[in-house]
Amino acid sequence: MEIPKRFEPKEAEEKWYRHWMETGYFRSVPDEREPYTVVIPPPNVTGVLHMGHMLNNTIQDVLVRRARMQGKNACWVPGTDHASIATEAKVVRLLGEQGIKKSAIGREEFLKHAFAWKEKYGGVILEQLKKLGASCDWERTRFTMEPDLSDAVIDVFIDLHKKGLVYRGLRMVNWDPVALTAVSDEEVIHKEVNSKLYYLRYAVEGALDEWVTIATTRPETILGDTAVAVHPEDERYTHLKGKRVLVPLIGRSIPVIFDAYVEREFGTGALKVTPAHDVNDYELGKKHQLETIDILEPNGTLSPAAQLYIGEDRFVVRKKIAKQLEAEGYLVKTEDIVNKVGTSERTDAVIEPRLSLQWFVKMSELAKPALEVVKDGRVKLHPQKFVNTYTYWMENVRDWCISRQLWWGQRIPAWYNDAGDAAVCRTEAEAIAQFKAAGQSTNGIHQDEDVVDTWFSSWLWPISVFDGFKDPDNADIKYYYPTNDLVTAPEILFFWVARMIMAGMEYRDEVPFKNVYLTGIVRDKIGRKMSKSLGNSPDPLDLIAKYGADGVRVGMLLTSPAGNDLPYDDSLCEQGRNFSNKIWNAFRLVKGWTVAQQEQPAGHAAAVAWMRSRVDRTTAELDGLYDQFRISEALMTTYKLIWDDLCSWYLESIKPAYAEGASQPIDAATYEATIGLFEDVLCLLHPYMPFLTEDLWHHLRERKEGEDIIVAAWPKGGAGDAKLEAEVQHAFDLVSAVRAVRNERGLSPKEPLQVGPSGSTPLSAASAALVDKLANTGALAGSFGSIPAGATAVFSGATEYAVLLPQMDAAAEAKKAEEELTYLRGFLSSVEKKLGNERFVSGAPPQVLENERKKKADAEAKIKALEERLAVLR
RNA sequence: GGGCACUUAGCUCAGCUGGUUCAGAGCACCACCUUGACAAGGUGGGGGUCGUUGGUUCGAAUCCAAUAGUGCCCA
Repeated sequence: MEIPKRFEPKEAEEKWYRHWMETGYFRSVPDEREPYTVVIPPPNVTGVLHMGHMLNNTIQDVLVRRARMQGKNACWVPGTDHASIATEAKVVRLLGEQGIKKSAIGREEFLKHAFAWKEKYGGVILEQLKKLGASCDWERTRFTMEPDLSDAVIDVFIDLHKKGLVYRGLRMVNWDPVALTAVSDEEVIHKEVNSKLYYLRYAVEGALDEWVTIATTRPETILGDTAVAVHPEDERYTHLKGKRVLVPLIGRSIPVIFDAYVEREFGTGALKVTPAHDVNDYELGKKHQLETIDILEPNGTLSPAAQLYIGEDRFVVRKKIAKQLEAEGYLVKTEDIVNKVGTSERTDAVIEPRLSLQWFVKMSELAKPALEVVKDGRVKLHPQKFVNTYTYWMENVRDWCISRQLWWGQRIPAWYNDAGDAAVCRTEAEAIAQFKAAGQSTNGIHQDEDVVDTWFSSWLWPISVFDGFKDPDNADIKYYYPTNDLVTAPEILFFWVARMIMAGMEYRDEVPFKNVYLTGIVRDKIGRKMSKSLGNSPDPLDLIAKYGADGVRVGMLLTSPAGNDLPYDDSLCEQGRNFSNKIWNAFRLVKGWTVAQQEQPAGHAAAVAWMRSRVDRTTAELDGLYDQFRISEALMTTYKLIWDDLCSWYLESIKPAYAEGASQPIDAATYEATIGLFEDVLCLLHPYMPFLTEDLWHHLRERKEGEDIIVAAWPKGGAGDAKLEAEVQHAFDLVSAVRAVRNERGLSPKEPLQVGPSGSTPLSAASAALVDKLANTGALAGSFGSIPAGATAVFSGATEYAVLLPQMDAAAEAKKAEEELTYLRGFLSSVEKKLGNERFVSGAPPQVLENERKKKADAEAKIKALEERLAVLR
């Protein structure tokens, strides 16, 4: 035999992936079969494969491969998204290294660079997925910035605008005064800094020497104040109802407003309100209809609206104004404090909250059906616990700001004239027509400089990958939509999943998928998220090289039930690799047998029937687990079926004896059955370990073209044969008991022991043969009638067996028997107590009662046997 | 500050509507075994009063309440 001792994954991976691709097994086109569709959560086009992708895509591949084996038309659509912020940042950095500035080359030139960059690096992550074994239909690869998908984005924008669901409004953004752009919340780094809290007093209008003192860390912003707010139940300030106060230095009269938002304990309990420069103040301002005075220019200097210090930087002004306030008697005191200040990830500039005009999607109407379908189960979340979070979010949904001050992305289809009117349409010509029709100016027409949020493309993904916007009745979308399952991370349940449901309901009047499987986050051993900056993330490709793709796939899934984080450790992959090796060696064993036309021994027939029953029943169990998306448990069930049932029990039961330097032949019936059983378990395993199983599938038998495991039929589950399983299990339990006797007494497995029942019930011939083989018991005696001297007693179930020992320590035996007896008597008394309880007997269901009686009878029988035994031993 | 989860063996988890799956699984651990598929292995074994305290019940890991701790979301 030239089969290597260990499975070598590398060759098999290359060989079979190529074979699958060449044969076109991943390709899907609509036909008469039931479709099974999954769209990939498009990874960032600039990204490289990380552990999160590994987990996520392994799960998808498991689902897709199983569906394919079930005879469904499985279609897994791959692709990438353009990740506007991340990609633009990368391209800007790359150009910067060449001394090129984005602003210097202009939009069109910049986009050329960006697309060139995407062409060069954009395919990396998809190539990496192939190494993992992902069975995507690669011919369907899509990209959110490709023309068709971009058209869909623009069409949807225009359509929603027509419906009144897209509007332009003011919004507080994180403004970077150095980069002159808004940045997203994720790009703001909050740093702790030492700063001062200034206590400033505002004169009450119309009163003599009456003041209200507020505390602020940003004294320059008083120039934009439009109110002072206090808590309505704060007794210190109730007398100010209806009063106004004067802003120091500029003397503007502003109202005192009362709002429970104010924290009475902070500072003085009185709060200055600057709606233009603070998010919370902005909300307060809206609520109380306050004026909004924007005192800052985009570059961070003060604007004419500030009245003072115009043109000077805000930090310079802060120092100057503090001095002036002190000089003029408005500064009560200062305090040193530590507070958090937002800074730009890219320029390190202090972020200024700033109001600006942005495009929004109105969410309330879109959210309603999207909430409904999750509540009524048309879309199921796995695990279900996320329904709560989802519901909460959808019931408190806020409008979605989709403007991004970037170039990489779909440019907002809005044109403005010199009067600031807006026209939303595809082209400038249409805009001119619209302005004319509305009697508006057509001078100075220019398109919005911003692009839409990347999520505004990805929320259309399940529809746009099938060209459902361009051609709403095409064969693909009709066949594949709604898709079946979506696998993604809970972090983007709202950003992405909820919005896809909204888009699906709005544009197809149908959910985009029926199930959402939410994975956990891959963490390191000490619970930290894996990240590049921490350097705690292994390179997935290194892992694949080290443990094999199959090993890594199994490792990723072993301890990751849906929704639970995965504390990753290399030992998981090691376990996966060990498992592939175990199967490989089981195969080596079977392959090494010689077959002879001889009668099938009774023990073999029983073992075959037992294993058949185990496979059938486990298959049914697995189907149930898959239906519930309990992927991790399904894997563990498969693992145990193979390692325990197949390898440890079944193969050991039928393994031919070794004699005179050679293995004895095995009977043809057992051999054939074994190959069949092996094939079935390989099928069950294939979704997790595609390469190993395909390889073994072809080693196991000669296959014709097209006979590949990837398209083999998923085994049919069955109820199994409970009676037979119980009988064989009884024999196996006896085997374990005899082995334990050997272990305890240090007896070699090579030394035969004589074993037999002490009572009158003999083992069946088949069971006796199995026990004999697995426990090396020599010929099983029919029955001893009782436990002979020189023997010890073991139980399988409630049946007692005698094991004849070569040497016997009667005292030790007696001690053991006594311990057992003490335990059993305690057990019996607890059962009797239960049965003696009138309320239990009348209240418990008959089955429970019956069971308790059986426990009692069994215990009594065992006690009787032990007592007799003790009498002999003494 | 508001909301939602979670707490079971050293680690990661299962345990559905209270009683035969009721205290489980995998890994780790311990002992023995260089046995002819596999030491990346085999056989056997130890280990948890199910966070705590009350309550409901004939009976609670399971239902209820309080409490402590952990995590997530929103502000």
